[in-house]
Amino acid sequence: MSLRHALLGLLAQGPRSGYGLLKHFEGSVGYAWPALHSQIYPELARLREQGLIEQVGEGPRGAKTYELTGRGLDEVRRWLRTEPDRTVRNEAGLRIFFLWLLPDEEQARFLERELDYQRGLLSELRAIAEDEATPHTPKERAYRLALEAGLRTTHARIEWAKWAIREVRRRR
Amino acid sequence: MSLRHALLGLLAQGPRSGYGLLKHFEGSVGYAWPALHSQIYPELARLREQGLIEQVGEGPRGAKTYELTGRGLDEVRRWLRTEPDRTVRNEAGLRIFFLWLLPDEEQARFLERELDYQRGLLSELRAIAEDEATPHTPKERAYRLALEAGLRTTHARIEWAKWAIREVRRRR
DNA sequence: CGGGCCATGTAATTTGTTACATGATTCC
DNA sequence: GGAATCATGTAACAAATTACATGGCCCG
Repeated sequence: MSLRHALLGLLAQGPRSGYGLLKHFEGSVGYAWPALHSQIYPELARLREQGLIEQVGEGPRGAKTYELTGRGLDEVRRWLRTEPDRTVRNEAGLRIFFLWLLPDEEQARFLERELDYQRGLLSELRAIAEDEATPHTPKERAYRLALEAGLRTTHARIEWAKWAIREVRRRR
Repeated sequence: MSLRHALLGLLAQGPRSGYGLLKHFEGSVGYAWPALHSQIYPELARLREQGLIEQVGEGPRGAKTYELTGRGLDEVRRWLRTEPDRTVRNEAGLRIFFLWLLPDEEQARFLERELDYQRGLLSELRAIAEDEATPHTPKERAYRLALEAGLRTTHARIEWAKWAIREVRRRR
């Protein structure tokens, strides 16, 4: 049910097309909850049937602009007050448990790829942080909180990877 | 394909029953990749059909003990050398983007629940860390690396939550 | 006028969750 | 004897990915 609420939450900022929402999944919210167009479009159709969003216009190329309804806004708020699902899935993290099945040199290379990836991610996040000025509205502040969460956990993973590489190279 | 390889990876440590594997998903590897018995048992049956594992015995209450085959070990190693899927899904993280839809006081309470949760998780991880002595074998070292990753990212999330609460309470 | 991106959809498949279902052993 | 936990499975449903499919607009 997260995709559904993510769409409603994004529409709470103002009317948008399905494609516009898709772009938000590639940028901001996609870091926490990725989604593809093949999942977004059918979900929007369902939300519309259920009266949580409404089509308020049509742009070029058949673009449909959706707007949140009152019931839609109530529904996001209700969701925000429920207990989050804390499930985490991290494939790279899973692989660490089995690293011992590879020779030391390959373990170190695995960890270096991890380090590279996280450094790249940190650059991306920093670029976003530079774009966004100091928050003035509640919405901007919330986005700043989300961004800061990404910056800090990515930083922690970078420091971990550096430590892990030393740990693996130490005894060879 | 991650569940499949997680099962193979766990069986690389030695023979185990489906139930024994399930317990590993509730503890250690489950922090990175959770799985329930309803997914594990059918997957074990498939791995057996494909000759990646073999049933080597039967314990009390119809418990089936499985062992990794040579082909099974090759398959985990092959998988470990492929690029990990970096997809992350974090429902609590997603909600941060939409926090502005709640009044400040509720935002702060949301963040405090997040802080409590992460503190609880840190305690669990620390308890595991105390149980496990300094690593001597490659397997123990890999587990230590995985645990350290959990400890560091959880710590980062705790510090983030404390900062975020101050941030939200500051301007009220 | 061609390439890239805007824009929307559906279908097939895989993966994961929830619910249903059963029975044995062990410990108190 | 009863509760907790061991132990295995299937079925129904929901969510997510991959693949199939189509066409419009804009810029150079």
